Amino acid sequence: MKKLTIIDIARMAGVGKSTVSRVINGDPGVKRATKEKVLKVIEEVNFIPSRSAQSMRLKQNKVIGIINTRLGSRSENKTIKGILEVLYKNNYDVIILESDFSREKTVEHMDVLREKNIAGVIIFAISGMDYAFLEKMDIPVVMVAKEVENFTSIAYDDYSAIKSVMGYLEEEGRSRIAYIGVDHRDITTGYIRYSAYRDWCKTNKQKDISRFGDFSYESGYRLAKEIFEAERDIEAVVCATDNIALGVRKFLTEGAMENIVVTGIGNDKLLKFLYEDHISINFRYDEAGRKAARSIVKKIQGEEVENTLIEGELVKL
Amino acid sequence: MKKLTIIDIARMAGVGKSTVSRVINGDPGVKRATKEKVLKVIEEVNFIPSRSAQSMRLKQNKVIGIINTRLGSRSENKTIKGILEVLYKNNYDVIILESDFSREKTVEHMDVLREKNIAGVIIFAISGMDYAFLEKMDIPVVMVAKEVENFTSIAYDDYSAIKSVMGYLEEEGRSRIAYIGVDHRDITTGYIRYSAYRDWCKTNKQKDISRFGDFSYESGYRLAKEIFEAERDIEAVVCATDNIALGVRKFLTEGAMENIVVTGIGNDKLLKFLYEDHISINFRYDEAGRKAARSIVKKIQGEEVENTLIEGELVKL
DNA sequence: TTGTATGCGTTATCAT
DNA sequence: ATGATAACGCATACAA
Repeated sequence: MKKLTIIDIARMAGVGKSTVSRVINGDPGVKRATKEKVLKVIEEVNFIPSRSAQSMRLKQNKVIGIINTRLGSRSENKTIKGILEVLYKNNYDVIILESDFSREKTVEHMDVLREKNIAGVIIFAISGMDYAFLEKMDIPVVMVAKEVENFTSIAYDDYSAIKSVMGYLEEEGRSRIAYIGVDHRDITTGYIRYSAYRDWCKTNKQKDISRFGDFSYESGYRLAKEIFEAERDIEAVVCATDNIALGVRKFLTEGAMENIVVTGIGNDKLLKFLYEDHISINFRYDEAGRKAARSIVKKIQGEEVENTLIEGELVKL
Repeated sequence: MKKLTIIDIARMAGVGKSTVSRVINGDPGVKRATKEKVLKVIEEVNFIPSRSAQSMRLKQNKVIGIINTRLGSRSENKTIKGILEVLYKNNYDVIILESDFSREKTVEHMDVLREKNIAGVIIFAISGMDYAFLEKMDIPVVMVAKEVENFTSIAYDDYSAIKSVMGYLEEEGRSRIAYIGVDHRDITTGYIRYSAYRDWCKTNKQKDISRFGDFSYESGYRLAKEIFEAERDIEAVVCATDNIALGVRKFLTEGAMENIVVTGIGNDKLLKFLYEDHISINFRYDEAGRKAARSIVKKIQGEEVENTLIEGELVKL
């Protein structure tokens, strides 16, 4: 079965090939009747226009680049899943690149992508990264996980998330609460999440017991150890992420320290399995991914797109 | 800076555009001197031929489809990482599709891929799946994780893996050993891994204490519970995967059942972190991915490719 | 060994 | 409202 072209369709529908092209691209200047005639043939033979011919003609590829930080991050994975779902549905291809939190790699990836004449990029924003270089390339960009000035973004309401966690702990009667997060150079996961904790401490006149490291569970473990060696009677540990919380949990389990509430962010299924009493914030990463994908598609089509702030939901069992 | 074409290169190098094309495609019929001249210009201006024009001309896309079972499987993620590394280096784009262990979805995905005129497919083989339908489509296929008749495959030596685990346990003086695996309809992870256990039991005249479920940690947990309710004095639990082992571990930890060795397969970093004494088999998934990618590239180029059997390495701390 | 001419399937421009 | 035609950038059959 040979691949059909618009010429075949044109013949079969008894029209010129430009008309077929017009129908395919939704050109309004086609008479109702002809349009339906053509559409019918297209439907019947299940015709799909050649992407490479389109790309060549339009000098634009129906491909979207995704620069995420690390393949294997469970939260990013969920987001990517959402992105793919929408993008594939809109007939876009996807190139997934790992930045590994490095600015250099990000720049490199962007060069590769630009050379490929891709239609747009979704970037999982990195801490303390200067994205100014992106403004020069006139290709649509959507940022995920962080608001970046001058860019459309899908961001999480980090402050409210930690705030609601603190509120919950307060209700539960916990007041000596420690915080384990990441370096402040990471504005959102680092600085903002911590700020909410710090503000709560100030308001409630509680001691700020905090430590900062990286995103790994090893870091969570190490910092938990530091804290529990330095402080006594801690009633809860608030973590910037579920992954960090995992490390904290391990430390607490080893020391048989029970009755200490641990909270995280991300609603990681694994944590919930290992520790049923784990408290987390569900940011609906998959939905965020779908949103990001829809945004980039709109931007490519020239529509204005508003920033999105995703509210988290407390998951307490 | 406008996009260059082979015509520009031809002008700059003082040759015809077909010569440039020949140089790009490594046509042997080009005089050494001209070839170098052209290459120099290409290098200087950093010329990259238009992929869409090539695809259109060749009626073949430099795109490879990956049908994996589930985004988010830690082991498959590592494999995909390896695949991407090699494929991107060879200038292929990639379409990642999830089969979710469903035959229907796989067939669907294959249709989508075929319509896209992709160059080849890497499939993460599924238990009990009939891949006969693939033979009709004359597009190169590489199977990962399972030997499938008539297809090039990158498979893991499952039997030897479990065998070496059993050998290790024997050395450690454990003889009452339980096994938790997956349904036998999954030939490799299910049947073969179990066979190695069963054979060991026969040889060593030990009781076969086994249960079978799915790939989830929940399943591991549930089956561990079943076993420990039914049997006494178990000294070790051999699991078909690290993920299953995770569930088993949780059960054992809850029951404060110490001094029971738990083994898995996959060398999951997370398990090693949570339980330092975890024993696992490292199949080098990333390397397997790289191998799969290299194989599909070779197949596309018309080379013969041999099946690969990946040997696991016991990781005992 | 190299250059010229043609066609791949599409969209955009220009007629009609 | 629609059809004919010219690009788009490349690979290749053919000519030189």
